[in-house]
Amino acid sequence: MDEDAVFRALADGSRRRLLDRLHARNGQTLGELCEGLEMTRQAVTKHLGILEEANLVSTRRQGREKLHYINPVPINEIADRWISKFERHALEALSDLKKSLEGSKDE
Amino acid sequence: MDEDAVFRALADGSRRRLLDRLHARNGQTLGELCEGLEMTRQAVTKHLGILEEANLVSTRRQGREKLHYINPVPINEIADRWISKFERHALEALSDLKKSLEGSKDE
DNA sequence: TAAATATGGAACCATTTGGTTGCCTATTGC
DNA sequence: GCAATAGGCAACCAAATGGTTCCATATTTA
Repeated sequence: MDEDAVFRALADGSRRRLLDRLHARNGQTLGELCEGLEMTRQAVTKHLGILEEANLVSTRRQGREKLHYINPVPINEIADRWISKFERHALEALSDLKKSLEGSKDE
Repeated sequence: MDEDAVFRALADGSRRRLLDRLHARNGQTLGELCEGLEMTRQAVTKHLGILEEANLVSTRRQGREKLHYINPVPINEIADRWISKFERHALEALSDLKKSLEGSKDE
């Protein structure tokens, strides 16, 4: 997995909203994903391309339509490998911070 | 929490590495965080500023030094509120994808 | 087959981003 | 007090980003 591609793909709110839409209903066409968005179709195409490059979305051509499917694997990998690393010591880090802030009061 | 600020802060590899460094040893000064990086101090300052705006890093001035502390709360919120939404239905979505891919073989 | 529909490609544009350099301020140690 | 150290500020720059418009291609459908 290209961690950097995934993080950068997730950095944009429009792309996260597209993932939300696919999460709500998987297998939508480009046209369906464009509905109600204040963006041209081409802008959406670009966003979907970035999501596809990051492997967050898979596609399948059906006739003249292109169906889009969310791929949760990279998100799970981010959660497992990267975020859990920080979660694991979350309380510890918080308590470190508290201690150091308390310490600063005495100075 | 400003979800967008957090995602955008995490989008850059240099910033994720800075978080890694703070995760390894909390409370480092700007100078320490610069050591061994192929970047000017000012570039690191900017990155830390972005992490601070996203509330991923807290700072504390001690004399002429500035100590940096990782704040795991926003990362946990991302994990809890956003990522878990996708994890929850991860297998389901995967099986949807499989089914649709299998379906396409017959066409 | 011709029109309508669904998508793709590429050029172009403004803004953001990640980085630099140069200089300034504040603290500390001799 | 003065030099060294730690950090801050601002201007500037190239490249990436998010968006547009215009046009082309492929598939349906009347």
